[in-house]
Amino acid sequence: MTDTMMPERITTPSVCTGLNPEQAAAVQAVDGPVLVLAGAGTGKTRVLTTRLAHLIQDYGVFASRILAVTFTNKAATEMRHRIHAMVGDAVGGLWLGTFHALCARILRQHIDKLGYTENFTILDTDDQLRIIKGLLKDYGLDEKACPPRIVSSVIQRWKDRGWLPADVPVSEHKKELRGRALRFYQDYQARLKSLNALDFGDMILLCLVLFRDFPEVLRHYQQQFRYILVDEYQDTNVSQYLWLRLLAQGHGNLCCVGDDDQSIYGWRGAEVDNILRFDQDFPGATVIKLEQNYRSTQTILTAASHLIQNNQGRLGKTLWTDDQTGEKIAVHHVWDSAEEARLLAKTIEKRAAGGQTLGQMAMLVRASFQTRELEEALMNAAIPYQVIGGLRFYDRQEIRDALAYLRLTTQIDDDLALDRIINLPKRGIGSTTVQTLAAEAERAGVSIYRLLLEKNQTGELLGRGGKPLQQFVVMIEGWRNQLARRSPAEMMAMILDESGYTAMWKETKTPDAEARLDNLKELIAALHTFDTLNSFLEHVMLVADTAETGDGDKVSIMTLHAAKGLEFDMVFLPGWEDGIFPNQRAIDESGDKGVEEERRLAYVGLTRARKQAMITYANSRRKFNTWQYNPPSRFLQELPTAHIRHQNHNKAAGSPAAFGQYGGGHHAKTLDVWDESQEVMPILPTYTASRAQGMRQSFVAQKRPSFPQNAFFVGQTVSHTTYGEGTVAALLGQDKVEVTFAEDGLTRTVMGKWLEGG
DNA sequence: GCTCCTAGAATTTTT
DNA sequence: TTCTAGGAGC
Repeated sequence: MTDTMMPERITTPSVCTGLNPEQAAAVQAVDGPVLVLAGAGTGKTRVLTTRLAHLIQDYGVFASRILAVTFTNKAATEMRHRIHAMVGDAVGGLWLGTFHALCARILRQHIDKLGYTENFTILDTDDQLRIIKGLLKDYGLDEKACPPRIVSSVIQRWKDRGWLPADVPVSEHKKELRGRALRFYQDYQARLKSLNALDFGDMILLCLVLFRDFPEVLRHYQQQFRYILVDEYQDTNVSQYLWLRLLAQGHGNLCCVGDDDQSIYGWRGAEVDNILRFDQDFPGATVIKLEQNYRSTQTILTAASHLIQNNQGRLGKTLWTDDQTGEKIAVHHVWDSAEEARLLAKTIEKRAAGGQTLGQMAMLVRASFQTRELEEALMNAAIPYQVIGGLRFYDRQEIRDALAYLRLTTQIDDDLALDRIINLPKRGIGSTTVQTLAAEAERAGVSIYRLLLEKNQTGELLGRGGKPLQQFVVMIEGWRNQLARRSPAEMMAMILDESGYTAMWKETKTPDAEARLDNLKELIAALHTFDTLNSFLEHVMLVADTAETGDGDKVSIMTLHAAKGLEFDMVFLPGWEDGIFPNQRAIDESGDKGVEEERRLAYVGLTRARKQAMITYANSRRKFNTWQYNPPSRFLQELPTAHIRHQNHNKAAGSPAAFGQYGGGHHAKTLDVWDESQEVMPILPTYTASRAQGMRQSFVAQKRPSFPQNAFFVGQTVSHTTYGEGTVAALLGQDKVEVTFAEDGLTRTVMGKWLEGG
């Protein structure tokens, strides 16, 4: 039988044994548009993999005619393993990967049609910022007036919406960066093209352009992909949606799996609307809800459901379980973040003594700065732990440097890579030299390295000061000559050695030099599994995994975002304070929408727990040098009281932040009472003289900045500690104000706490 | 061209 | 507290 035959309905496919009715329905609804709303812990991955196995095994569909898209590499890898376990090598030709990886695969085939060459470079955030900084310099613009990160995020956002420069609506680009943003976008794209480089957004966007301008290419893929499967659909952005829709127009068999309640990437362009609108976008869609939860206790599910019901615009699911009621959710009110950390460590100690494994416990934080104190407490208690996420292997400085060498060697037009390593280690090629070269190269319309090659041939590099440059060219050329002869790992080892890069770190006396050298060794080891440098570089940019998944019996610490998809017996949720969680910036920048997304994060956090969840919130929290006082998180109020057990470790009587008294907004009153509570502090176990002093100082410093929205208004005359008098031009959310200063006429973004109101 | 020093700003999440 | 960019001085 071939996969072009009409599929024959098989009523009870063997793959479906052990599935509940909804899961089985989701597996068997193979034709037409299907939306599977899979709540947390409802066996989504199992359904996905079974569905794929079903198509391959029972319908005889060739794997090469199925497109399966995931949001993370981890999900893609896991899915491939599980399907392989079910159908064996038949999984071979399956198009399975992240949006970015799949688009890259398509673009490698066809990108010449768009004026790039197929060995294009993929840029990450760091590279993007370098380019933007370069543009700002060309314009003669101050980085303070036009922060590169803002420029980058605007461009990225537009790309996420599927807009080329020509597509950006006037109303949209006028408001960004004083109307300059569109020009940035145009020039940025031109620069990328001259570098033969694509950023993350381009992966999808250029694929869309390809499909739009070359219908025969689109038709090819439309015909090829008879079945399309998408995981984490709630995380897709507009351009990913458009991409899917175009491809699905071929056979119309699009199955999207997701959970609107777990959409937590709105800030990165994800559109919850995509999932909310699915049945309008794809009329006649079958919608299947998976609501039976196999993970958590009834208590946890009820609490989480109660919380999430405060969100508007949901598709609405109610999770249920056969499992027992379970322990109540413990909510602890503590004095400060240090005590919070100690409490968690103590609890973990007790639980571990009671036989619970550390690997089944996790601390889930809102922001990464919170991990530090938690780590300290665990270290003090000698509890093994691991921090998941954070700086990834391939983001490390030494690895990026090494990769830049590889990039330049394989792709000599990669000016960014050249810029990074031409003087690393020091070779006497200073920034002025590089800038002069860059300008000349631009005039000539070639890359910097090509210019150098040419100069080298004409003997121009033999003159004054040219020696270092000449040696550089000779070195690179030497490597390029070896490319065909040596394996990627050999190349890397040779380059690191001959460039003097390894030697540089060996001579470095800083304590982390050793670790960096180890990382470089690890990099060479990683290269052994690759046949070509190009495939390795693509792997690094698009496929590389954070290899640090739970090995050993350790407590995990990670952000709530990183925790999505994971589960633990016991979950600790510290820092439930308004301003921390929900995060102040999310509130300021996105208002109610932001709070809803934070609430979904809270929902994700709670539903990670199998047996028990423990939430803590603190009166005060040290952030950098100052103390912050935040009211308890509004989400605490949204938990059903019958399902929580509240405990107050803060003996200060009449504490206004006490649970249940949170009314919101009474900052001034709060501060008054805080003043009073300092009298009580000496009897608190966490008291130290220096802390009391710190608190008193920050009490003074904190008085004004805690509600700057009320403290400043546009047009107000203010004075800054360093810039002098000025006028408030705009309010940018909590503690951030844009001020035009009288002295130099410049507008700066300053922290409210440095301002004295007039 | 290089190194050291200072001042100012920053802190959310990342494929 | 920690990081960065930019400037002074060699």
